Amino acid sequence: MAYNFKEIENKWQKKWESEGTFNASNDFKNKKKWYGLIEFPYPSGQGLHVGHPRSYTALDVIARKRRLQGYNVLFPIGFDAFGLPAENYAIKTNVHPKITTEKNIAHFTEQLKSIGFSFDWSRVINTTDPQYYKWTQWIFIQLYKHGLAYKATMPINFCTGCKVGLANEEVVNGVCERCGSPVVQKEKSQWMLKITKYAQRLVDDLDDVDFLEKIKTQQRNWIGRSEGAEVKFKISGTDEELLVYTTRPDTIFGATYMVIAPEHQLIEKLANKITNLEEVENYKKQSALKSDFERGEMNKEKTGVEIKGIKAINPLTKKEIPIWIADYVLSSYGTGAIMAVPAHDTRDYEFATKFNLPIIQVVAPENNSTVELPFTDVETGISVNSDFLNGLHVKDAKKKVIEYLEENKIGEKKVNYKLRDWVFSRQRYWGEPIPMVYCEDCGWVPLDEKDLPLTLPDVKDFLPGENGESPLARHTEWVNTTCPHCGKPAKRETDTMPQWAGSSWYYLRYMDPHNDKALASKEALDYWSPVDWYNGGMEHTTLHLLYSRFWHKFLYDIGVVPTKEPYAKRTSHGMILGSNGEKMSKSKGNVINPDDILNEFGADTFRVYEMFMGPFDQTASWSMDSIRGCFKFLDRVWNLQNMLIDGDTYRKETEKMMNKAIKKVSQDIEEMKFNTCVSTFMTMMNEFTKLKTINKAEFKTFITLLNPFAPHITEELNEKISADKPISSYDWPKYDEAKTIDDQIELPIQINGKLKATIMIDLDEDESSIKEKVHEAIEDKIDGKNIKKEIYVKNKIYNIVV
RNA sequence: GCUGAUGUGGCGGAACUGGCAGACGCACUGGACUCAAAAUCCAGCGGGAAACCAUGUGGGUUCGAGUCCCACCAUCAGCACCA
Repeated sequence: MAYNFKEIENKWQKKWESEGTFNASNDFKNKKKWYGLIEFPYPSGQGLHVGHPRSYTALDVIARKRRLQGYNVLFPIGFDAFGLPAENYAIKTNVHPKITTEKNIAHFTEQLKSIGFSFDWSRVINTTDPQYYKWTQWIFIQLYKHGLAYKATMPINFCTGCKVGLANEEVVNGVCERCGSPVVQKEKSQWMLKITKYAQRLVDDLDDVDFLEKIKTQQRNWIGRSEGAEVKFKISGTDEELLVYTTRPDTIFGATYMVIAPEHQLIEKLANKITNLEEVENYKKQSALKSDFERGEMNKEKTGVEIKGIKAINPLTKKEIPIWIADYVLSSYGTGAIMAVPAHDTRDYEFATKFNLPIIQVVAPENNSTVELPFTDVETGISVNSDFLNGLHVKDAKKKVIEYLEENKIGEKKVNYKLRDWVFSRQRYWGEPIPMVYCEDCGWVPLDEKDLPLTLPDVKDFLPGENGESPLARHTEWVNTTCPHCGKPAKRETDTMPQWAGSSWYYLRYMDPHNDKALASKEALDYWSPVDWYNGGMEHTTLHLLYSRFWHKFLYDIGVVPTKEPYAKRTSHGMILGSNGEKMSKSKGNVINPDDILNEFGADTFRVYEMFMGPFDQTASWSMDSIRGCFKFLDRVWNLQNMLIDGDTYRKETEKMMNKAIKKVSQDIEEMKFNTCVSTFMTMMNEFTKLKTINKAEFKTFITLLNPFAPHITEELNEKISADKPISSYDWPKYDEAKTIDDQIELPIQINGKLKATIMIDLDEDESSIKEKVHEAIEDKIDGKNIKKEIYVKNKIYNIVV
């Protein structure tokens, strides 16, 4: 009887679907809940990538284990279907994105079902469904009402390829994250979300969640909190002051010049005092021509111009110091101006050296030795040449100088963040319409909530406007409306939301996906929140993960959700590369189509291989040879039924092995060490093969442990050995700690740390009797050398030093 | 440059709080079955004749280091003039 995976997998998939086996429909069961979440896919035209199932199988394994452990499990799936590929495809072929999306979702659904994931298919959501985006729009209106959404005209990142504004997070090395076209700065009126208001809490609350440390680090770095001070420098001979931000107020005695960003307004204010205005204006113009990327590229060679005719006064040394304009100072961070301390800042040092500006050392190492400048170490630094700060460590000097600044009203403590507000407008068609109306009299007015959803009009042309305005702007019959406030003629916002909108709250919708009164009922939110385990890619750490934490915190503040954080635990998976170690792409011809794998080897082999291929959180290359090995393993599992004998307890010769295996698999699943789980199954398999027999108790335990990884073959085998209940109704196997410990140990004996022999001892055998055995075993290896020392580590090792 | 990760046979990778390096799989070699091949099964498989040598390199701590410390090198990912 050969292993006919096609038949088996078909049979069980149909059965699970018709019975609704994995519906977590009894929401408020008096049972412990577990909510596992994977990042829902964008249904692209290419279909499922072999990378998707890596994450999905992992959480499916955990979800299936949780069910066997008696939890009420929610493990949902949906589609994040707004986005540019469907729209670009529409521009090319004139097929409406809605049609493409529907088709792609159908294809994805079929593929996902054929891998046997235990998703609750009764809760599928789709971000492009008006019944879904109704609530995305509703959240936007709440943000607006609470002053967290605002319209601002400001230079934005504009992708020349997609003809669309981008958030900072979407610009990579000066090009568009999506299409790779250059990004330029463009003045545009945009909807913005005030994520910066939550910066502190987004940092602080990381302490309360169980995210991988690297994820926390990346979020912290992205938010970029820094503590320092704002200090006012008087401009001599005027009433003007120049405000700077510094994280090193302790070095203020070493501030020998100032630098302002090219965009700084000081120039206009003091234009009549500046004696080289033309030169300064020229410099401004030049840097305005450079994109942010070019400015960054130039960062090896610093440029700048001294602003002549005005001087600043260092408030502590009282000395006049020059003011420069240079584009290494950014207008968008801090106050757009700095005090330069060349002795203790690498950039200032470079600049000062190039333009021959004075460098005064004000911090020295603890032992007061001479060091090469710039000396930027804050750990060992001690203030020198700094009047009342002399002799203080950097940390104490900071504190003291801030006290002084505050007392004399020339500065104050200040915290800054690198995080910027979120640009929320996109000038594209295929996104959620922003539910706002502009009225000449009332300004921006949100739609009445009862008029939601504001549906996307059915249009035929999707091309963005020449000046980068949304395609919706051409549809005047949709644009022209009346003001929800005063009733006069008004115009709709024609920008749409970014792709990140729908995914910022989707995990809430799964809890109660068909609710038309609220985004989810309070009862459902209370029962299912928070997500217990969320797995996804590292590439979403600073985008999706941060955005959704922000929205969640806002919803918490307005009393919609019961928890401060959306996700209790976050892990990430590594990418899957082609067999040549490169990213899979059509042009490289190294794409593996999941359908082919399913056809040739079946879903169980596919799942086992994805878990076996390497450490879960690391990149792995696809290998056709290795997947054959996994198929061979399952084929051997199938043949186990021929070795079956009676017996409903473990035999003496398998008891240790079984208990150890249950322990290992149970623990390794929790730590996502799926590869070692699979090798444990293989080791078990080898043991049974050696014995040439397996009894019923062993068989049942074995297939139950393997079930989360290979659900189809194990259910089939279970049915064959006469069980009247499916594995999905079993309990997760338990082990007896005492039975995982060997009572005989092979003790290694080392001489000078090198292995020379091994002996068998009993567990916890008396040391003196061991010593005797050891000496007997190594007598000839010592040949007369003096034994200096003997070390016995109980039940571990015996080392002799000669 | 900064931050984080990784480095172990021909390959993917194991190794609990320092305690027999190379589990498990792939590839390979030999054997069984077969007219033959594939599949399957059995056995072997880091290097070296051996003493010994081997976990990116060089030092160190220790009875003992893949694991800890110091200094490097390489690769990958993220950030990049954030004061």
